[in-house]
Amino acid sequence: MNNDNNEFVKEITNIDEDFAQWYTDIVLKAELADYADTKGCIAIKPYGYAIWENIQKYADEKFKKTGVENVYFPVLIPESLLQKEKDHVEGFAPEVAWVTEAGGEKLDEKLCIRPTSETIISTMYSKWLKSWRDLPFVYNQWCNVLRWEKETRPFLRSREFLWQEGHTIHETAEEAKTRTLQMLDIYADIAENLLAIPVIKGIKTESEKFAGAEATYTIECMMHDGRALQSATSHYFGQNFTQPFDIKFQNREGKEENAYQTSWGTSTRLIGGLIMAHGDNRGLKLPPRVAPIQVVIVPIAQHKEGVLDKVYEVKEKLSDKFRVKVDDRDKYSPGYKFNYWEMKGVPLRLEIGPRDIENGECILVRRDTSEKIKVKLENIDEEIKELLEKIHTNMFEECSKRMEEKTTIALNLEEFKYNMDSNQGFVKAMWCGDEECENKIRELTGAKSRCIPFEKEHLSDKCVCCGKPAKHMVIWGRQY
RNA sequence: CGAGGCGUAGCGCAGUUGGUAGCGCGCGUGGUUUGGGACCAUGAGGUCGCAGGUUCGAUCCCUGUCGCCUCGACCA
Repeated sequence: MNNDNNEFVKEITNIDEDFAQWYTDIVLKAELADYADTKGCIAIKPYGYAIWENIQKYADEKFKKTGVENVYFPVLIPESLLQKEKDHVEGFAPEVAWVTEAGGEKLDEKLCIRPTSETIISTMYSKWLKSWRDLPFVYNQWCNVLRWEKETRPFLRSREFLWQEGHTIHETAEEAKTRTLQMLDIYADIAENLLAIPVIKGIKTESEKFAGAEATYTIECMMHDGRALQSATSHYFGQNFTQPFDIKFQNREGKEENAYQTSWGTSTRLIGGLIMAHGDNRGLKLPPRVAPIQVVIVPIAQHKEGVLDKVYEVKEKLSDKFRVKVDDRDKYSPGYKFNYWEMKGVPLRLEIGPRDIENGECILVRRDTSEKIKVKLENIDEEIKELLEKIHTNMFEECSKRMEEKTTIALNLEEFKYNMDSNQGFVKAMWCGDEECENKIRELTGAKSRCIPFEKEHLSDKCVCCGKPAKHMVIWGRQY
């Protein structure tokens, strides 16, 4: 009836003792992914991929509502294209993989396996763009990219990963900037309303911005252990690529002009974020809107007359409105199944046994609070709908609370270091704008600048590091 | 890239002072069970990481090699 692989074991590492090991345990035991024989790469299993499909579906709909169209560009990029934008090459060169041989012959020009597609897409845009009337191009592709990372972790940093990359060109800088921020808002929407993870929106400092960008905007999330995860980015390029790539159009005055460009992306890293933001010692904990299975029905004494009939009847009734699964495997006891589905993070469990059938009721159990609720069978749709909403809200609030508790203010370096070491979260501090101070802070505390948040705060007049006049309030943190 | 550790069944491990291997979990089959990880019976599964060397004989000793893990260094 199904091909679930039941290799999961009772023990997973305690989340507060060794978070990194806990994370790996969850990935494997919740059957999201497995290590592949290709070093640094993972095989995504059906349950993990189903989460990605839900993210894709939600994001894709939001994108398209703003006029985005999907496209596809080659996975191989000729070396000459990559060289065209200087900062871009320098940024990516160390982690690019090359194809140098094919069809049994050495290639005249080596081909890079895309680490991102700005260059190949820009080249095509320059062919396609003639007039201001053609603009804007608002294209996106769902694809894989390859970056030769040295240290890899499933979903968070693997050599090959799945993502979407949007690439747009516009008639005016203003319009491009608006698009950049519009997409950032969508990412924040995905994180908060689909994944139940609160975000901080902001702009990256000079040293942290994307290779070749004029401005990089980010949404930053906080994980269970207080570390930051950059969950999506949106870049404004100005004309940095449209000049070297010759993306020109005739403007309304009949003059040639370079277009203004953006790109924005998010990846399967979001699945890593989901795991690390919500999980606990019993396993994964999925927010209802993204959960591949929202309600799992566990029959009790399923061999007894009428139990499975009732279970299938209830499933039928619920299937129109929710993603429901019946676990009718006869080789496992109910207790085993409870633990199994908790490991997989299913938000609601529905138990039905002979006793319940007699009374016309069932038991609902919340994954987030473990609360058990007795419900009349005739009311379950309403009840489940309400509970799923409550679970989403509760999970979001728990993350918000953690982020609040683990965010501190520092007015000098001693405070900064102390807060970082003791609290392990975000530190808010004023900054002069000098990269030297960023480096010094990083060396001393291990924290990098996450972003200059849109929500401005004035903590003091002086840079936390050098004491010179401060330009920005920056959120700092250790990162994944 | 530097230091240390580990490679024996799908997973976790034992073992052979050198005579080609065993335990637990998991898996298959039959049956009894079923409200928080059930039990009995019975099976299947291994070129002991790879390549050389020593030896009558190597999973074990020696050399090399590859892979993985931990800690540093580096880092979109």
